[in-house]
Amino acid sequence: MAKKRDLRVDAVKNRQAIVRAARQLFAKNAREVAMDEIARRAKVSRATLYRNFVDIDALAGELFEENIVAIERAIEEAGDSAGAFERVLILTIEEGLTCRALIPTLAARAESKQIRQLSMRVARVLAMALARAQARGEAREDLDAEDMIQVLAMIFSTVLANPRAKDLTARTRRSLLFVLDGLRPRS
Amino acid sequence: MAKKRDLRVDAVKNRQAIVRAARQLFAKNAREVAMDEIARRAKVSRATLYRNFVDIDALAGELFEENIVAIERAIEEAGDSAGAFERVLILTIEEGLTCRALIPTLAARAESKQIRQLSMRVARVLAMALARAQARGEAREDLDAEDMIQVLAMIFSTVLANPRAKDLTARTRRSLLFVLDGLRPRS
DNA sequence: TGTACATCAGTGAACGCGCGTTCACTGATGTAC
DNA sequence: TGTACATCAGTGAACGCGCGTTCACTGATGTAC
Repeated sequence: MAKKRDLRVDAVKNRQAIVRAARQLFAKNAREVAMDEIARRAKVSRATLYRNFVDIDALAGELFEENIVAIERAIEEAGDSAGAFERVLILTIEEGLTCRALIPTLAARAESKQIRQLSMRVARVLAMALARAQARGEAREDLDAEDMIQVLAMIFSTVLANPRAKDLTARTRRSLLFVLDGLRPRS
Repeated sequence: MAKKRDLRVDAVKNRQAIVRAARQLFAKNAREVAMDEIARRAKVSRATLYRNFVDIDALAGELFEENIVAIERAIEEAGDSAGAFERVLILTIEEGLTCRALIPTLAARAESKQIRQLSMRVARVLAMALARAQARGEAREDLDAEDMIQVLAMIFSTVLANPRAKDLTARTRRSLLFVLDGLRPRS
C-alpha cells in the first residue's frame, strides 16, 4: 500500500466545515437540502464540496453513518435490560430527528448502493434489539427486522407530514405511542 | 350568471383522457409523476394539459377530491355500526393506494391552499368517524382529528418507504395492525 | 532557516438535465343565417 | 341541409429555473535540498 500523504491542514478544516454546515442545515430544514446551500454555509465553493464528497449520497451517507454509530453505541449500552427495546427505539428516533432533513433525503436516494448498505446496517442492529426483546417476552414473536424498518418509517413519516412543525419531538413521541402497543405481545 | 357554453366534444374527450392517464400513472408509480408523462400517455400536448388544469395542484387536487368523495360515501354507508371506525380507516387506506403516487405528490405540495383545503376535508370526515367510535368506546378518548391525519400519514409512509414493493396492500395492512392497537382504549 | 517547485486544494463559471409553465400560431367545432 | 365565421381548443417549440456535477484555471501548502 502506497503511503498516502495526509490531508492538508486547510483541506481538513474545509471538510469539517462542510460536515458541520450540512448537519446544521439538515437539522434546521425538514426538506431536502441543496448542495449549493451547504457549500455556501460552509463558506466553500461548490467544487470544493465535490472534492470532498463525490456526490450527495456520499455526504448524506457520512451523516447517516455518524447517526448509526451513535445508535449502535446506545444499543450496546442499553444491553439486555428490561425496557431496552423501547429505549432503543426512542433513541433511534431522537437520533434521526437531530438530522430531520436526512429522512427525506435518504428516502429519495434509497436506490443508491451506499445508502442501501447503511440502511441494512440499521436493520441488523435493530433486529438484534428486537430478538433480545422477544426473548424477554417484551415484543411480539411474529415481528421481524423488516417490521422494524417499517415501524421507523412510520414514525418518521410524522416528520415528513409536518415539515414546518416546531414540536416534532412531541409529535414523534405520540406516533411512537400509537405503535408501541401494536408491537407488544398479544395478551 | 352568464350562461357559459359547454365544453366542446373534443375538449371533453381530452379532459377525460388526461384524468384517466393521470390515474393510471399515479396508480402504477409510487413516486411523483411528471406532467409531461401524463400528457404523453393521454396522447395530448403538454399545453393542452395546462388548458385543462392550471397547474399540478389542480390536477392532483382533482384526483384527490375523487378519492375523498369515495371515502365520504363509504363513511356514510358504514354509519355508526360496530367496527365502523376500523373499516373506515381500512377503506381510506385502500382508496389512497389506488393512487399511490398521489401520496408523495400531495406531501410535496402540502403548502398549496387547494391541497390544504382538501386535506382538511379528509380530516373533518375522519374526525366524525372518530367521534362516533369514541362514543361507542371503540377508540381512545384522547385522540383528536390531528391524530387521525398522523395515523394515516404513518400508514402511508409504508408506501414511501417501499416505492418498488409489489405487495403494498399486504404491507399497509401490517402497518395498520401495529397502529390499530395503539388507538384502542386503555384497558 | 530559506527557497523552489511539485502537488494537492480551491474557485467561479459553465454545462446538462429535468421539469413546470407559457407563447405564438394552427386547427376543429359549433352556431348563425 | 349548407356554408362562413367566430371562438374555443390543440400544438410544438421555447423559456426559465433549480440543481447536481464538471472544467479549466489559480492559489496554498508542504517537502526536498
